[in-house]
Amino acid sequence: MAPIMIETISSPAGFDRADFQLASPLKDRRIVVAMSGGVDSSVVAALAARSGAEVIGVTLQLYDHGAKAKRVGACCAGQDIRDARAVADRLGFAHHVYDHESRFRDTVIDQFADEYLSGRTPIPCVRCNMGVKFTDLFRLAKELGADCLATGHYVRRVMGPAGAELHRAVDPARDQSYFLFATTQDQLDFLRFPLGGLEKSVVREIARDLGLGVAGKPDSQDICFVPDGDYATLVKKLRPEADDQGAIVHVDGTLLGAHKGLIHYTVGQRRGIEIGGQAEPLYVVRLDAAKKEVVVGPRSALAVSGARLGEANWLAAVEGREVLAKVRSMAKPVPARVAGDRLIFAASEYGVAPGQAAVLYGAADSARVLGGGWIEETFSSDDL
RNA sequence: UGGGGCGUAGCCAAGCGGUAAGGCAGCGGUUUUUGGUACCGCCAUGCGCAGGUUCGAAUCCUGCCGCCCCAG
Repeated sequence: MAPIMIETISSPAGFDRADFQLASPLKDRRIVVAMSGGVDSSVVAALAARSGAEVIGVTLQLYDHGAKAKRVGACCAGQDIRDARAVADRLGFAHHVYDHESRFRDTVIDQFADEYLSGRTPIPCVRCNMGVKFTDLFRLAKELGADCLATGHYVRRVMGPAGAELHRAVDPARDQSYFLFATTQDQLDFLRFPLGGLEKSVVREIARDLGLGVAGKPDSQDICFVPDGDYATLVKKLRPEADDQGAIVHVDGTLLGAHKGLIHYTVGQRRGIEIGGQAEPLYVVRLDAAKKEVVVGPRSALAVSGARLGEANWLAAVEGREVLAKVRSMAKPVPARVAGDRLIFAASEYGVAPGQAAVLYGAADSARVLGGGWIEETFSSDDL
């Protein structure tokens, strides 16, 4: 199929709102686009091509499920790579594929398994963004002489008085800032997120208008490297000991039953404990990896007043400041303040799981991402 | 084998003559680029078993079985 002339296509509203924030003239600029093979990054590539800049599409092959890769909603393997290539061919720009399977396995999958082994609840997507995408791909883009690296993340890069700031996407249902808290200032300076100002529906509309084959592709969801959503089986394969059975103990000390392996539980979880006859639901309050115990209790036992953060990344000064903190991807940000490596919630927070991220937003400007850290441990008001 | 109590879904449990509440667990769905949460829906033609009384019984009566408690 011959490359199409994007300029001749009537523009959906989104075209004009996308901006690569590059110095003119754009024809002298080179944009590397991270292409997963999905709708979003394909549209980013189309927007980049339309900007007049030179575009190079890059796809990293992260894993290979072989025949099983037919699963919809995945990315970065098999059919997805072919989809990305097709978009590049249709729009007429170069496209490179790099094999990063071993890097992905080391920095994302193995780490994912180790976290479960230690009783934590990992977020592989953040590790992937931090390592494979914003370190490896970042370096590749620079080696290719790019002026910026553009991705399909739904988040905004806003120029503030002190430089580039990270902000939430305008489409609240699509915002991915939680997964990007670890983006460093250095990375942010070079990155571009042209979809952050668009609604998802507009992005699909653009893809349709351009006749991109991926226009109707389902959104990705679940963990990309877990083909059927059964992450426990994968962890079991990598770390057999993570599947060891153990005791389910009530916070009051009562032995309630046996569990089927720590990997099946996470703090705040209600379903799957399989203990009935209670007056009120039981939740997982704590995982004790050393004893291989799952500690459960009523919802009130989940209340925590703060968390210690590790590997923090700050894009703004936060010490002592009032902030809004999000401790789960789908949670509503709640008032909190930072004291050293501690995050103190204004009101008790429930279901805060070590291994998850605490992402901080401005109290005044709640769209701005201040940074965040990994939740290492939580504490109740008694510990303060 | 004297007395008393109890047997309702996997668990807890209401009902005490008018045609099986509720909770927990489980299952399904919705939401979701992590795991969870939350929300919605489903879940006993049958109340230990067998008879009887009644228009009608989980509810009353009789017998049997099984638990528990106190007396042994």
